[in-house]
Amino acid sequence: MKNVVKSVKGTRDFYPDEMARRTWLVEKLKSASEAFGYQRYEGPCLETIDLYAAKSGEELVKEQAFVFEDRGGDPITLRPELTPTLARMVANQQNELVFPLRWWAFGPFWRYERPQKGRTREFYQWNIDLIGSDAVQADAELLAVAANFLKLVGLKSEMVQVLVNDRRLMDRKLTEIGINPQTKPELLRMIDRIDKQPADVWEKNVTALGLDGVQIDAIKSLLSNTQLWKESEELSQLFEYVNALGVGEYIRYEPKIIRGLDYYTGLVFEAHDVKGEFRAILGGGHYANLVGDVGGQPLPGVGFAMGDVVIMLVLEAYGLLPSDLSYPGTVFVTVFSEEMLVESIRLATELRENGFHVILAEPDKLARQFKLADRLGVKFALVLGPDELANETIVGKDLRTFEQHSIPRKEIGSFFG
RNA sequence: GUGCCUGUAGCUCAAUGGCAGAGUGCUUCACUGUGGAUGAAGAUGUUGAGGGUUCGACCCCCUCCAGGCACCCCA
Repeated sequence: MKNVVKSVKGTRDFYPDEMARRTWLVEKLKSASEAFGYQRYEGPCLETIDLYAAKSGEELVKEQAFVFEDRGGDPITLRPELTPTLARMVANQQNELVFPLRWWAFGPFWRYERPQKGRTREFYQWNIDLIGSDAVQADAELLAVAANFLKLVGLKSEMVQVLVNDRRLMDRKLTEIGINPQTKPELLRMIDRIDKQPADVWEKNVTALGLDGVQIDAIKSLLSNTQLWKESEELSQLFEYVNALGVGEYIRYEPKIIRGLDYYTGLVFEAHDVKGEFRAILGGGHYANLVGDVGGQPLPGVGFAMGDVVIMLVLEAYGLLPSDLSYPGTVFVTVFSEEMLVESIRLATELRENGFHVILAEPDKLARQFKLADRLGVKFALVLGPDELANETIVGKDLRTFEQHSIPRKEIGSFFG
């Protein structure tokens, strides 16, 4: 490798093939969003540090945000998440917007982390929120959007599952076990990590929080109780609704799902591949107060976020990424010889005027031109040589089937129709 | 931010202190109006970067860079 200037750590180049896959992904999540009436919005990538001030105690902003000074010396943050931006946008027009809002976005985000599989420093994220409703119905709708998206990209419920829990239920159960309120937040974080730590280490850590053996056993049985949801009226309703929404097979109760973010107050959920090979595909939940921190009237809502990295890894692992995205409808016009170049230019121009995407070759051996068309991934090629010129025909070839037809020049527009 | 692993041709990987290789891909030809195959020939490297040890370093040592695993965090 020569001394090519390096790219920034944790960033990715999207060559046309990868860009085509990202565009494909956006189309899928756009479809899933719009099927439920969600509207696209976007905020700035640059924000003041003040926007995140309310959450400045959290690691996400304090440790993981890119912060730098602009030329005037003011601190600027590359957005590490969209929720504060969304909160500001909603608060700004709180009296004019029609609630409940159904909004979605897709754009770049930055977090200063150590890159590894499924985690980069610059990534794209789909955010979708329903704001202004506390109904269980709203929670069920977001789960349905997520499940429908997974279905839309070809992921079956045997491959991926959306695991759900409710923080209110967990809070109630912890109270029953006799956990005092001060210990709960830290204990919930421990529960979130129970599968990541060796059993003895986990028990030691929980004991350090002041729990006795009886309480630890109670928590363990709590976390293995997949029927616990029956003790929650909200979750019982939720499962009824997601069944009616036709996505019941994708949604499963999992008492270990807690989520790290503090602002979730009810439903919490994560989508995972069933084999557990990858990080969470998407994650979200219900929050009681979206805009209070930025100066608006408190509003509840539910939403989730999905990064582009993990979902693409999962789709690749299951062979679900489309392979023929490079030139779906493009026609390749060969140039038989220098003498025929002008005729070929005319043909290409005529096709473009009829709405086709056309790549015009340069004069060369036909074999080389066909090889080029093949390697480009084009599906159709045209040959216009002296014989065709005399007959007023064009030879059209389907590069996938190797079928070739002579077409009257006048009917060329309908050949690919 | 912490610990560990890895880095050789476009890609996947050999070579373990002694002349940098294979497969695949690429280029050309067999084929002067046709890309999947076959055969033949050919090209491709600052062995991630810099320094050190050595007669001699892909190999051993140090620093840096990158990405992978586990933490942390989370999409």
